[in-house]
Amino acid sequence: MKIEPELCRVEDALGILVGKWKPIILLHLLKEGTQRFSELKRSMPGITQKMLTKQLRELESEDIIERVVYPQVPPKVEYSITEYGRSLQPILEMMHEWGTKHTLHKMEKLKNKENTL
Amino acid sequence: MKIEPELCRVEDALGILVGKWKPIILLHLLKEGTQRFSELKRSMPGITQKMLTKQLRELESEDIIERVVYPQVPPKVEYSITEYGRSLQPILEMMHEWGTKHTLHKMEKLKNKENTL
DNA sequence: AACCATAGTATACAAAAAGATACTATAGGA
DNA sequence: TCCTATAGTATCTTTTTGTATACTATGGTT
Repeated sequence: MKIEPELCRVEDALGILVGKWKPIILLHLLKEGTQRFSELKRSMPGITQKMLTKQLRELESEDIIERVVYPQVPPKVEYSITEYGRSLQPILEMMHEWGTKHTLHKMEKLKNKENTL
Repeated sequence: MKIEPELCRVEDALGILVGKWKPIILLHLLKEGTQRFSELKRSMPGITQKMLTKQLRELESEDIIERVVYPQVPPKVEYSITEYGRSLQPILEMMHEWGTKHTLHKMEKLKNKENTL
């Protein structure tokens, strides 16, 4: 084990991923490449305009995504992952994999409980 | 890219790590092995009793840590990482590594800003 | 009898995150 | 002239997290 709890930087990565929609936004951009605001919104049923804007701004301010505004009417704004942002991909993949196993683990536990009743 | 945003399980892993003290608690238990409540508390200046209890209970309910009570007075309660919980270690390490780089990245950015002023 | 240590609970409060809803600007089309 | 589409803001309310502080039980020590 190499991480000294006192010098822990896990929170830095965590801080970027946390937010009810950030992983989903990143996965969409990683999968589809560049996306407009409205495309992202459509692919995330349930998110409000305000939420989407906020999460995107936060990711942008950390250089994880890039925002390009086209001076048109009606407005057109495109979002994409930066090179730097792409370095988060392995972490997302690991967490997804772990999460999948965890879901199974929980189901096992439930089944065991049922059997002892 | 393998993760389908619709089937994303990143949140499951995220949900377990999120909480102002969880990564730190896990790092302590990974580093030191079994620890009593008071030892953990002492190694995390600033955490309140209530918070520590809460975070520990949450980790316990997900099978990440184990809680053993010794029927003594004054009370003695020991916490340790479960085999299962140990599977989070690579994720923590990756996030720590990424976080360290991110801290540098941010410093670079700041330096660049200063130079353009 | 008063006090200590440990591992908590209980209660109240403050701050941060998220949600609901309404509003804005403006070129082009019916 | 009114409506549509897009990418937002502005406000207000609710929910979730976190902080502060006080309280509890009890065997042993002074």
